[in-house]
Amino acid sequence: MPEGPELHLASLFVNRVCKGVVFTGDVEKSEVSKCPEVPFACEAYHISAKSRGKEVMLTLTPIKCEGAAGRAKAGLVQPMNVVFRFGMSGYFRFTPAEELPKHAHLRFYTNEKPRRALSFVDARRFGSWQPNGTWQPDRGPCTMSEYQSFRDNVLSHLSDRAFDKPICETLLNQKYFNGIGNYLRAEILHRLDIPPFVNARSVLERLQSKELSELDNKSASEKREVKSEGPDLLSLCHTVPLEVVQLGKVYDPEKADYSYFKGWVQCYSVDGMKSVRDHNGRTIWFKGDPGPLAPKDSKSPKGKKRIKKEGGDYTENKKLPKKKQARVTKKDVKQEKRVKKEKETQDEMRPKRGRQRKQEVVQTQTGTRTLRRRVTRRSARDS
DNA sequence: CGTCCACGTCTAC
DNA sequence: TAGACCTGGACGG
Repeated sequence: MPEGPELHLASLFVNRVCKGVVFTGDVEKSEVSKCPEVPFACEAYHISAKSRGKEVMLTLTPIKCEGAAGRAKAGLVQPMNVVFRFGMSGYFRFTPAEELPKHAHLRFYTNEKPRRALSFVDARRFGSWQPNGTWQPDRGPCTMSEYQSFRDNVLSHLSDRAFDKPICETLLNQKYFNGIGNYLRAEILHRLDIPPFVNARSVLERLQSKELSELDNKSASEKREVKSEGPDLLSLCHTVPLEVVQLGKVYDPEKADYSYFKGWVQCYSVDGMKSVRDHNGRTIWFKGDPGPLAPKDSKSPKGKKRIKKEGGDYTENKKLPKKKQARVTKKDVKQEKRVKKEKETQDEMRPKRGRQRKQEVVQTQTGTRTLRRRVTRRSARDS
């Protein structure tokens, strides 16, 4: 579900299904949710929504009924904004109240005869909401709906250390790229053939000079020339998410049909593309050269082996004492297993991690595509 | 059955 | 810069 386009589609969905619908009573929170109660109770109210980057704001608006009594009642209740972040699995659904979806953690009920409910559904509960909420202050302008200020915000802060990193990691920084997530960063970089692990500033500085030249050149023809240079990294942060919004004309979580997405995606999780973990442990998908800032260790068993061969056990010794014997954390367990797997497979050729490698072997042997989990171009053509 | 992986933040050594 | 926070689907044994 949830990168900028999904959040925006969610706001369109809410506005579509809630148009003209009257809600009533308490806003209900699931027992298990740790998010705050929403202290809004109103006999009659409307719900509308808007999105900004990776947030959705619902506005609960009391309805002014006819007559002095009704007006007075509505006047007692102020409109309330509730700001949602979707985590990894959040979305909205609108169902009969008797058929709440599993993991419906916040519910708004209609005043209809068989009641219906607008639910915020979130299986993993990484999502959150904030009653009387505002857009999170540290998040930058939306790449989709506030393109010019998004662009200005990036280009006027290139000295920020946020741009010291590989471009693929900076693209996940919501202070500058509000709405970009893991699949969008891969798709955007792929469109321009930008290696994911090149320094962000070096990529973006080129756009700044272009921007300046655009200011200097006052003639329309010269501006047109600049524009005819085609899309750049920042303009794609605008247009690529909008492509996804266009795809999702009918946002219907019932269907759970993502064939449209499979047909659209060119790089993320696509068969034949490469992937590595970035410095934050997130998988970046790309084609060709990873770029100079790619993590050298721990990703590629081959790389690790080479270091060992060339540098003796220097790097090994450097790493081992880092391990703490006292506490065994989740991460330790994971790391142990990863290392074990790397040892098992370190003589193989492919620089990918165990599971993926095995998957690919199966694929080449059988000549069939990976099922469901990974997106393939072939499946796109099939469907 | 167990392991790995997932469209994202948060906050605490 | 790790963990922590969670559930569930795919895959492997």
